[in-house]
Amino acid sequence: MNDSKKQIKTRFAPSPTGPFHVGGVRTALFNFLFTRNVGGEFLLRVEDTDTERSLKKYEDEMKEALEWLNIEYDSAPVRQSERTKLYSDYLQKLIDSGHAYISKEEEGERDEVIRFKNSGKVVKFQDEIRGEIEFDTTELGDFVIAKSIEEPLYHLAVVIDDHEMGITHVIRGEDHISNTPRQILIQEAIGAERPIYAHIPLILGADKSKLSKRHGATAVLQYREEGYLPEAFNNYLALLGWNPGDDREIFTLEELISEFSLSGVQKGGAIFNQEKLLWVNRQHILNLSDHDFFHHVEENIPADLKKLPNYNTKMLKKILPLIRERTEKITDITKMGDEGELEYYFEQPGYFAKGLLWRDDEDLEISKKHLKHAQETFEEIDEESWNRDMTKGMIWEYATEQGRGSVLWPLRYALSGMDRSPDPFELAEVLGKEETLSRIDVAIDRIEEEGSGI
RNA sequence: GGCCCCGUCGUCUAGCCUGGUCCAGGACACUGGAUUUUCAUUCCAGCAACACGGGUUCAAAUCCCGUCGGGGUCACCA
Repeated sequence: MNDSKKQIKTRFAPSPTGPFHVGGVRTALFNFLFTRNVGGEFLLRVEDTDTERSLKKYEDEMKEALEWLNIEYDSAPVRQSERTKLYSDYLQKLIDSGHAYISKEEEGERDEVIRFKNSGKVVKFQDEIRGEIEFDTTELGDFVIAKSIEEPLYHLAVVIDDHEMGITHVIRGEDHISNTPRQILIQEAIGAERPIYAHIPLILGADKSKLSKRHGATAVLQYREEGYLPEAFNNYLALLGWNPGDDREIFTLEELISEFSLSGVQKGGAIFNQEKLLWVNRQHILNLSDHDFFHHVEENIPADLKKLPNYNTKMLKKILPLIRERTEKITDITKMGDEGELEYYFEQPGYFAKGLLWRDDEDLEISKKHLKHAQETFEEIDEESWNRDMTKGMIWEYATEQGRGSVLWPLRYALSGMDRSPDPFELAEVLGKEETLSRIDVAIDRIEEEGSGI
């Protein structure tokens, strides 16, 4: 009788019968956050009593996903398929004590199963999230708890394991509410203590029904492939059904742990919103240290880019902020590279002269004139004071007079060779004075070679 | 259909327990505008909800009842 000192223990108990999906991790995450917050022990239990459908592949995938997300469990996973002896001992006791019996069946796969002797009472339990819930168990009848003495079924195994493992808090999806009375009945029959229950709301698809395979990209590891950061994914998932009670939305895992509480958990289901996840991901990308972001960039830029003769990490570091500004998912970095938005930092871009023409101008002679002006102006800047503010300051007045688009577009295009890119002053800064002037030169030459007429 | 859970902007939510400060706050998305041309940022503004009906009360998003709606679950799956 030392309940006050009793160690809090929770468990995440998935069944490896399919790809590990979003609903599953969210349950794992809530268990994990709750447990770390109160300083308890978080256990993993693999519910693989259904030998037909359970696959090791799915179990491994699930563990890999938890590892990716830094959801750590405290000891080696318990696998139900390895504890049949335990279950049959309990089963035998249940039969001996008259709480269960071998039942002759007329329908179904076999002619004998083991049923629980249900007294049909009203079961009441307190749910941490929903308050008191009451069920009349009469309608459940004598439900089946094992296919045979060697083959326990879900409800039996759950109750025995939670008891044996010393689980104090059962935090699981709302879809288990109606399983609870059955499990309480078994608990009472084996003399197990009743854990505290907390049924968390479901994650819903766009059609408001329980998220499942048919809703598309629900496999957790797919989000890793798509370029989401684990901390962002956890953050978004935590916000689906939980909130800190104020307006904060961006949290590290550590912050989630210290803020989490079951009292902040929502009752109603929540629709999974890909767009908000993307936004959360971007916020986390913005919060990455330069060192970490650089690491991601280096890992994700296309190999072709690294093969460029002038490729160097010094330049890569310089353009880090420009890349980060355009990154929502880590995979965007690869995409940028593939779409030629990175190459021009490392080599003179190739393009046709007509690209240098501002949309409102009629003639490339105008572009040429502005480029020459820029060239002459920039020439006067010292290497040491070459930066975006300087180049911009030197040409701004001229650009305003002549038409900013007319002056700035050809300049930017000369430096990037692309319809879209950072502004010319950013580009000039990272490219340096020498390269900038050289590219302007090339642009002027190109106009002369191709002729100014369009 | 039985049983159970839930019901605030399109979505995630604050507020509800301890009625008045809420003609309901924040965020995503969307629309419009601004900043230094293009892309991307950033900033500002706008749009938009208490499911409905009764009741209690001086006063209800908040308490009570009912209706409707949505979801979950009803396996020798978990």
